[in-house]
Amino acid sequence: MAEVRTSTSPGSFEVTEPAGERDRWDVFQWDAREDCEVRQILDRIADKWSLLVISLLEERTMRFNELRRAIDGISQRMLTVTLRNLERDGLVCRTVYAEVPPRVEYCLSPLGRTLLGTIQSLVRWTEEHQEEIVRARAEFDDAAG
Amino acid sequence: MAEVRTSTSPGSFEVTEPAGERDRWDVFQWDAREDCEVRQILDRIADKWSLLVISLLEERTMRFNELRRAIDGISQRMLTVTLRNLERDGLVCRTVYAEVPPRVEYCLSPLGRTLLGTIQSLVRWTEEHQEEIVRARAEFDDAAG
DNA sequence: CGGAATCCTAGTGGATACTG
DNA sequence: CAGTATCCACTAGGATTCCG
Repeated sequence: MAEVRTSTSPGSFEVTEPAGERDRWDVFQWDAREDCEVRQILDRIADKWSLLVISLLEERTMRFNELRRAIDGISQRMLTVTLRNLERDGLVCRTVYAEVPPRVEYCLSPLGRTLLGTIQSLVRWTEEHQEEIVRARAEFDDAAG
Repeated sequence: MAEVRTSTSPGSFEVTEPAGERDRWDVFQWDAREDCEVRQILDRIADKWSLLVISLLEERTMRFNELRRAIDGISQRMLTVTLRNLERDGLVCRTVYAEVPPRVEYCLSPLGRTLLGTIQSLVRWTEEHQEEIVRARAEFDDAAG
């Protein structure tokens, strides 16, 4: 086990967690211990393709090619990789039916469901504020020449 | 201007927006028009460094090196790039004080503030569920050999 | 159908050094 | 202090081909 840091957590202003016996890390610290899992996880969840996949799986189970078609522009490789990672992280369940032709279905795990609200609000925010951002960009760009 | 698609949006199951006169796109479609802004924006917001920066700027304005120290492990280059992008997107405000030595402060814009809740819930989720995910990974990995 | 494997390129991002 | 600039390793990710 990595030794317990005496919590000089630089980022969070006195979050005051009882420094003893923590196996949990905040996203602002980084060192080599366990390959910095928290950051990895944040990176995985905050991934464009992951967000879209999870978002789509809200209402129902979907098949591979169904997801592929639903997410316009995703390559087969990236969908494969994304789904695999989400499955590994326990966010998505994969079910293979022993049929010919093969059928594979993906759905959200209970853990995945706990993320759903947040993710959808992120996606919704993006859709709702796109014009503002495009406008801000234009303004910034021509101010800077 | 890109012509308005007649909305064969494949991803969203009948979101039923009044197809006429929309300048807004959903994140599931993709084609060349305007370099696919929505996706770009989603990608920017759902970026590890962006999330951390915005999260930190919740309570107060911060200076460059202050942010640098707060986000353990971020390179100076990435902080520069991230801040620049966030500023360009109108999410963060940059204020330069004409002093020696120079002082530059960053804070959230009103638009940035509308994102804050969502982002923090994402960050919090990550911190809270890290053990579960680490466990899921271990399980997956040794099931697969 | 649902992938896995290979190849290959554009971009990400760290390290380092220099500047106003 | 708050950057910019350069170099460079690494990898993300598209295109293509093959497989059970």
